[in-house]
Amino acid sequence: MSYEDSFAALADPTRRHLFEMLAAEPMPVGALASRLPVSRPAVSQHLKVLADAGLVTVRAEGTRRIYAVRPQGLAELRAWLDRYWDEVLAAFAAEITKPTKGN
Amino acid sequence: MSYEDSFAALADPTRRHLFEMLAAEPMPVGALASRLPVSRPAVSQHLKVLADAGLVTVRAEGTRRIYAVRPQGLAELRAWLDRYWDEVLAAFAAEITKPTKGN
DNA sequence: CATCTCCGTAAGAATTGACTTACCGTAAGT
DNA sequence: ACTTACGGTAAGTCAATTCTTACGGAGATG
Repeated sequence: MSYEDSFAALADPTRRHLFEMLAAEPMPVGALASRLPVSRPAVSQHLKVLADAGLVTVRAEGTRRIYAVRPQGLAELRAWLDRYWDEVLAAFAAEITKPTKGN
Repeated sequence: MSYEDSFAALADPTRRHLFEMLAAEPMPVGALASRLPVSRPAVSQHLKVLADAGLVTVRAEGTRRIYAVRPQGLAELRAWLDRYWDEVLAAFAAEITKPTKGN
């Protein structure tokens, strides 16, 4: 439930794919699994990781579990990125301005 | 050298720490290693991953290797995030507008 | 040239991660 | 109540990560 977990969660290609599918449209587990080359239990496990990271949410609908993206999860990632974006630019600017350390 | 590798690279806490240190100021390997609870070779290996992901660059200075952040690396991450940011918000909006799928 | 510092690479051990099959519970339909 | 559809959890396997120690090479210093 923090940006750290979000990085780890989205590091896996299958989980990124899941997230991207859910970003297009909320879906139950079966629909997600049918579009991926892995078993349904594997999808369940990946969804758990995404949910623990706060990137997706679940909603029960009959026997189905509809997963959907959670904007706040991405927002945390954005926050981290913005936090370091300025620093990175500044560090880079300083680097090209004085190429040798001692100058 | 793509956003996929960037996610994988920043998924590791030690590598994130390295990146954050370099965002504050370019540094040689030894300086980085002395501030982390892992051996210097481990730091070298992590830096290789970050470099392969395009998140940092190296510059030789005598026997030292000065590592520095590479803005373009972060930019790729930003691009992915922005790409899905709108989708996520739209999917979320649709989700709260019509709570049951068939509506 | 001898030596010291700095750092990348190799090799191997230990941990973590992703996947599979098997199984169980819950909801809906007949 | 029986059966079928849906999906989470458990256990085990195999590959990928992460770390360590040992080593080697390239640059600075006497």
